Amino acid sequence: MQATGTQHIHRRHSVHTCLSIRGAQEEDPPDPQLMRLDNMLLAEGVAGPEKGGGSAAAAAAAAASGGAADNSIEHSDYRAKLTQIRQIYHTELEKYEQACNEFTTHVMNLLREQSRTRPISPKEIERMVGIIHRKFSSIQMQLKQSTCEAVMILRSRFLDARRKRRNFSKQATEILNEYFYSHLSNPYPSEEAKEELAKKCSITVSQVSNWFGNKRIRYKKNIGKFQEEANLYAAKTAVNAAHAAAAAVQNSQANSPTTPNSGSSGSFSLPNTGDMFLSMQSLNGDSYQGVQVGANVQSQVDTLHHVISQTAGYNDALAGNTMYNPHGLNANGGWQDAMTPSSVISPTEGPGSAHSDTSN
DNA sequence: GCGTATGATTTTTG
DNA sequence: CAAAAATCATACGC
Repeated sequence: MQATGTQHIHRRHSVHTCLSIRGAQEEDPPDPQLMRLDNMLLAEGVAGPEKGGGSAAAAAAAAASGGAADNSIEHSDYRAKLTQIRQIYHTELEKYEQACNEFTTHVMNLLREQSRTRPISPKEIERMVGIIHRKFSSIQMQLKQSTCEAVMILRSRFLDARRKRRNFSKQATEILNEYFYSHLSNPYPSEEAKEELAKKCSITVSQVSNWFGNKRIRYKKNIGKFQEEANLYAAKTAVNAAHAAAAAVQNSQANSPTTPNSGSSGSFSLPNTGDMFLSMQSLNGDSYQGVQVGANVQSQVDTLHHVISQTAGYNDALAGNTMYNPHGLNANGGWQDAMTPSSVISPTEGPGSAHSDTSN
């Protein structure tokens, strides 16, 4: 829009090369701060060249990407605010520069007037100009700083995904859950698998990673909450296998005190029996040292009316409630079994209020 | 409004 | 460095 004059005072460097450090010297010479501010403003598009029609550009940007619509909308909102900030910044900056120039000429005129009656050394004039410019540039610095602050706040308010987060689409969670429960024995998708999932779900790979991280930890935390979900997705992928496994469990329910075979390690969720065998082999063999949940059969019998139920191989002693099982079945973590053996959470939880960190 | 679910970030850990 | 654990901040259903 407004082609700025660009006749600013660039020369001030040569004006005061050797001035004594009196009070506040943190103005020009050592400005890592100023540099950073300038860089940031530039990077953020606040200080750089004017971009097209401001809000119109934002709208165009919103229309450009087809997939993530809401994201773009939020982004456009952000950009609108940024434009606002930039306009204020430019206006103020111009105002300051103008005032600076005016003031300088004013002082110059005064000095010239005085020079008729009194001899005024050019050094003195220079000094005055230097003072004025320093003053104004410190004001500019303040302006830049507050602008930076505003941008930061805006950024954290709009771009920080933790704030305006959206749940994934139902479809995406379906896909993720399907994968999770059909790989319960080892729910760690490879990079390729993650990419595949990300593609299918229209999310990023790191979002997939986040999802699996959250899912694993939360699943392990209390499996009870996820049982029906697990059953649901298990049934979705393989009903037949589930039946077979259920039959096996029922067979073993009568006796077999310590035979953790049955449906261990998500057998119910595998698409076919061949995979099931593979999985079991690897389970017994190497990947999964010592996760046999011996006494688990009991609980299976309890909740068998829901087909196989969990038996995923992890601890089934729900941490919160039944911490000490009469059978002494120690809850050891599933996927990485080396967890602390005495993982029974300490019962001091409610009114204990042991934490009192009122620091800052 | 409140409690829970959930995605993301930060800190801890191996 | 990746995963776990802890934590944060919002979304969502009631």
